[in-house]
Amino acid sequence: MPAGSPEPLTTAQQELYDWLSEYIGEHRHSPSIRQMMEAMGLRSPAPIQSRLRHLQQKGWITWKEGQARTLQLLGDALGGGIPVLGAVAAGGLVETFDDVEERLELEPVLATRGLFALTVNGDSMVDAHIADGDVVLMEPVKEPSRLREGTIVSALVPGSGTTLKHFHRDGRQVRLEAANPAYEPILVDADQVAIQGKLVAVWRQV
Amino acid sequence: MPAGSPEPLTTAQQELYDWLSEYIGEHRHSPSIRQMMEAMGLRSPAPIQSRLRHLQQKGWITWKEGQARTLQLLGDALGGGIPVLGAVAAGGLVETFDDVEERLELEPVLATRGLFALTVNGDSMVDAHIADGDVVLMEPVKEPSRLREGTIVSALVPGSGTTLKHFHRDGRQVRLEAANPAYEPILVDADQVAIQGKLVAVWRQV
DNA sequence: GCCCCGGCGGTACAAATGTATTGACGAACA
DNA sequence: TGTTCGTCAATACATTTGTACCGCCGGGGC
Repeated sequence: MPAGSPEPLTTAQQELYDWLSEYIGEHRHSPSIRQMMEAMGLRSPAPIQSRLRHLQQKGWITWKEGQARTLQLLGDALGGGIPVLGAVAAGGLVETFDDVEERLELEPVLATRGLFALTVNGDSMVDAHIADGDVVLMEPVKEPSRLREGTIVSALVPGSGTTLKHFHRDGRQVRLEAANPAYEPILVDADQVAIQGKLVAVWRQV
Repeated sequence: MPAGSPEPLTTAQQELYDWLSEYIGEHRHSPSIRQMMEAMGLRSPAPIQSRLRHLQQKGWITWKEGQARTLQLLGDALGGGIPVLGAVAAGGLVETFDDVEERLELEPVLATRGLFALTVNGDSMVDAHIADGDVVLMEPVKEPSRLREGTIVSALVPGSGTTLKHFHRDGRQVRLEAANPAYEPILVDADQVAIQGKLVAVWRQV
């Protein structure tokens, strides 16, 4: 249940909220009131209206009046990103922790067309804080000529397979550098490497 | 600019798609056809219908017939996870890269109730590959007594604020250790600390 | 007992909304 | 030149859908 929602719910309200959460999570859009009605086993929209009104008053949901299927859940990852509650600091000090300062939006990244992921094996990128077992989200690169210096890319080098490296230009050649001094840079002709994608995000699930 | 979408779009179609992408990103639900109409500066719904039909045929969007505001953009990530195409390896070697081996599902994590996020400041967790600026996804902890040794938690320590540390028990005390030898462990009575959440995932967007 | 609130059923209605149809215009192309 | 295709206008229509209103019921607190 959403943090920062002190208002308790009745069982009927909770039931509806749970179902909404599940439905939206699965379909990625709000159901209509009559759909909720059926799901709750009711025969009239009035009870749903009532529950929705209460859920809204208590700060659990919101919607745009008069517009169909615009209901949104408040307070958790679904329907609005993840609330970023503050910052945990270095030595130990921190900023406040009370209100929601912003929301982490994963959607825009996840909606990238052609997005793919790679599992990282080994420690060639540890200095870039990419560890063994991490999953890197990559966006396909169509025009390697437009890549910025230092971008982390996955590249297919003949004879070496696919690697995750920093991308650099070196005249007519391409230099691929690991983020770990233990590994030597790779130098190859630009037309010998296939840049498959560039790093968009790192995901590490524990 | 999605890759893996051979079907090119006309400028009008592209315009609509871009606007849809922006609108949905901002409002988190699809607009109605008439809203699209206005946004495109048109005076009739027909052109929109036409564009939508084409966008659908070309595999860019989808919606539920007859249902309002159920349009969705088709990104690989949405609806089915992100394809994990392989593994990029340490020294440079890699495994195959052809078929989709599995799919990365973020949804289950994002659906965690009460999930919240914290921005990481500083380098106290660098040895755990959590860098300055990373966002950590935390799951609220209700029963600290069930925490496993070594779990990374955010804890509120009186006088020190909130920190991100490894959790350890030390008799009746709790030991919070940074993943950086430069920082000293914190030792406090169990009832002096409030464990706010445990680390579920790390997100770093570039 | 009385009152209030939350829940339910039933009904009604206007607005929002998806969809179909017809006709016209211009660009691309054979 | 004629055909095709994407685009736009205008209109019409059936549903979908949010919302309002009325009455009834049961539990909890006074």
